[in-house]
Amino acid sequence: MKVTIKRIAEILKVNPSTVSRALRGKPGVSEELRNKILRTAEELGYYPDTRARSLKEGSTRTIGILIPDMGNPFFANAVAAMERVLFPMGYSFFLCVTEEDNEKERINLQKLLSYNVDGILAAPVDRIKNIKLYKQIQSKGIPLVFFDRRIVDLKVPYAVTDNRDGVYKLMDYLKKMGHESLGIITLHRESYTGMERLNAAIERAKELGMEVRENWIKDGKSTQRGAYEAAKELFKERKLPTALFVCNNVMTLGVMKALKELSISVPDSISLVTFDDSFWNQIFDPPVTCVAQDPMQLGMIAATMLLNSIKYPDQQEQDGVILKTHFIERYSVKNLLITTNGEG
Amino acid sequence: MKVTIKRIAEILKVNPSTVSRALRGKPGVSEELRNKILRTAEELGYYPDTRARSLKEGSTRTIGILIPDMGNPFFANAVAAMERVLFPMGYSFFLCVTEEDNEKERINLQKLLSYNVDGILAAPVDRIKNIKLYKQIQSKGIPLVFFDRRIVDLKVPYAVTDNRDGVYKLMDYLKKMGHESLGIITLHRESYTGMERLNAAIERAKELGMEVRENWIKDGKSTQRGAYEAAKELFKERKLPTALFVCNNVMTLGVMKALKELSISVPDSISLVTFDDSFWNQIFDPPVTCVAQDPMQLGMIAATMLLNSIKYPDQQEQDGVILKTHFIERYSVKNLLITTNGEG
DNA sequence: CTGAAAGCGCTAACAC
DNA sequence: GTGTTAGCGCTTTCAG
Repeated sequence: MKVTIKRIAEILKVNPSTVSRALRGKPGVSEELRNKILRTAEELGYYPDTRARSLKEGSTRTIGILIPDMGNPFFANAVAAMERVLFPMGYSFFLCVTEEDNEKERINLQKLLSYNVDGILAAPVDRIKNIKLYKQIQSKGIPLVFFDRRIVDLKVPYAVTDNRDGVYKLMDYLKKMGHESLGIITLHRESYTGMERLNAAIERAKELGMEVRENWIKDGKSTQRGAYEAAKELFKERKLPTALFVCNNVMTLGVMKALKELSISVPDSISLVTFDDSFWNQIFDPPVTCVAQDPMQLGMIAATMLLNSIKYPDQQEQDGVILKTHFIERYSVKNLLITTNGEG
Repeated sequence: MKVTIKRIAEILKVNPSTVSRALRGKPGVSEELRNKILRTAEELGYYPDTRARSLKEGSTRTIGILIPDMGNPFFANAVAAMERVLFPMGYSFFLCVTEEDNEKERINLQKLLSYNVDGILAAPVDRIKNIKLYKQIQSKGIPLVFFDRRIVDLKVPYAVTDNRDGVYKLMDYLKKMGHESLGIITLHRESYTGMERLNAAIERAKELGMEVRENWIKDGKSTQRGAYEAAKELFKERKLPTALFVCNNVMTLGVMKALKELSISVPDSISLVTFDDSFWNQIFDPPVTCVAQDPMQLGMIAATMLLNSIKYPDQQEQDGVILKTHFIERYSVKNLLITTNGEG
C-alpha cells in the first residue's frame, strides 16, 4: 500500500490539504499538528509523488540530455559537467543515447516530450532527419540547447567548438612542417561535426596546396572500431600521404592500434594530428599533436544556457557560444623540411 | 496551450475516452473516427502525458541508475550497456552521479523514490551511511540491483566482479616474478571495491611472504588526480617496494603521469600491475599487466536482472552474480629472478 | 487554523 | 461504438 498524503490524513484524522501544507512548510498549520504530521510521514516513509505534484504545478524539474555515444569520454565528460550544473539546481535528468541512429533519436525525443521535461540538451544526429521534431519541440516552447553539434537551419541556442578554426590550426601546422599530402579518417559523415571538420580540412589543405586524394579519405564512423578498419583500408593504398588527420579522440585509438599492428611508426613513416585531446594522447608513444576541445566547459556552458532559458522563457536571444580550440604541439609530426639528409 | 486528449475531443466533438481508446489502439472505435482522431493528434503535435498515464496505471517505465563517477570509462561503459538492454524494452532512465558523496547519494535516491521509478540500478557509495534508505527502497518493493559494489548486509541481488580472485592473480604473479615487496595505490577507502581489493592484496601479499609497509599504501581516492598525488607521495619514501599495485583504471593514468614526471622507468625501476584494463593499458609504454573486468557485461547482466525482478516481483531469489576477472600479462613487471646479472 | 472541492491529463469500468 | 463517471496523488483556492 502506497504512502500518500491522503493516507497520512486518514491516520491523523485531518484533511489532506492540511497534510500538504504541513509537509511543504506552508503557513497555516499549528506547530503541534505540523510536527505530528512530519513525524508520521517520516515513520511511514512518505515521499511526495512528483508526477501528481507536477501535474498540478507544471514543472517536472527534469531535463533530457541526448548524446550519440556514452563510450566516448568527450560526451561522458560533457554530461558529467552538465550534471554538476543541474544537480545543485534541483534538476534530475534522463540520459538518451542515439548511437548516431535517427530512429533512436526520434523515439527518445518523443519520450522526453511525453515525460514533460523542462528542457532538453541535445547533440543531434544530423541536420536533416529529425528537424521537424526539433522544430516541434521549439514551437511547444520547450527550452532546447544544442551542444557539440547543431542544426544550422534552426534558430536554437547552442554551444559548439569552432571546428573550422581547430582544423585550420592543424592544417597550417602540417604545411609549416613541410607536408604536401594528407589523409583523413572522418567522423560519421552526416553529423554536424563530421561535415565541418571534413570540409574545413579539405578546403584548407587545397588552399595550402596540399594534395588530398579521394581514396585517402576513409570513413571512421566516429568510433574506435570504425577508425581501426578505416586505417587498415587506408594503408592498403599503394601511394600514401605523409600526414594523417584523425577527426576525433576515440578514433585515434583505433588508428593507433592499426598502426601498431602494421608496424608503421609515427612520425617516421607517417605523421599524425588529431581533433580532441584525451589523456591518452599525451601517453602515446609518441605523444600526439592535436587541437583540444574542453568537453567539461562545453557541457557547463550548455547546461547554464538551458537553465537560463528555463528561467526566462521569453528571452528570445537565441544566441550561440563558439569555443576556440587549443593547439597542442607534441611529437607525432615529422618536420620534413629539416630531415632531407637525415639518418633514416 | 497544451495539446491534451480533452482538447482533441472538444475539437472533434467526441468524448475524451474515445480519443484515448483510438490513440491507444484499443477496440471499440470505428475505423473512420479512429483515423480522424489520429490525424488531428498528429497535426496538433499531441504527445501523451506519461505523468498522468502512469498515475493511473502505476508503472512509469522509468528506472534510476546511480553511479559514483561519469568520468570513469568503467562506469560510462556499464551505463552504455544498461542502456542497450533497457531501451529496447521501452525504459528510460534517470542518471544519478554520487561522486562518492553520501549526501548526494541520499538526495538522488529520494528523488528516484519521488519519481516513482520502476526500479533502481545502484553502485552504492559505501556500506554504512545510506543503508536505511536502501532498506526502505527494498521494503517498498521497488526492484533494486547492485552492480560493481554491494552492501553485504542487505539481501539485494547484485552483479559484481570477483575482486578477491582478481587481486590474488596479480599477487601470485608478482611473487612468481620474484617480487618481495609491494606498494598499493588504493581506491576510496570506504567503498566496497576499495575494501575488497585492499584487504585482498594485503592478505595475499602477507601469505606469500611479501612485505607491505604501512607507508607504501597511499590513498588514491579512486581518481586520476588522487592517484597522481598519492604516487608522488609514495616516491618520496626513502625505501621503495619493487612492485606497485594500482587499484583501478583511471588511477593508473595518474600514476603513469607521476612516473613520467619523476622519470621513473617501468619496469626497470618499479614494476606495475593494475586492476581493470582500459584501452590505454595496452598503449602505454610499456603495456601494463593487469586483471580485466568487463563493464559492459556487468552492466548488461545487472540491467537484465533488474528487468527480471520488475517482471516477476515476487520471485524472492535475491541471487548474486560474481564475474571472474581475466589476467592479461604484458610488459610492466620485471622478472627479478633472471635479471640479477643483467646489464642494468 | 483547518476543511471542502476542484482539477492537472489520463484510463477503465460501466452505461447505453 | 460512444458517452459518463470516478479516481490516480497532489495543490490551491475558497469557505468557515
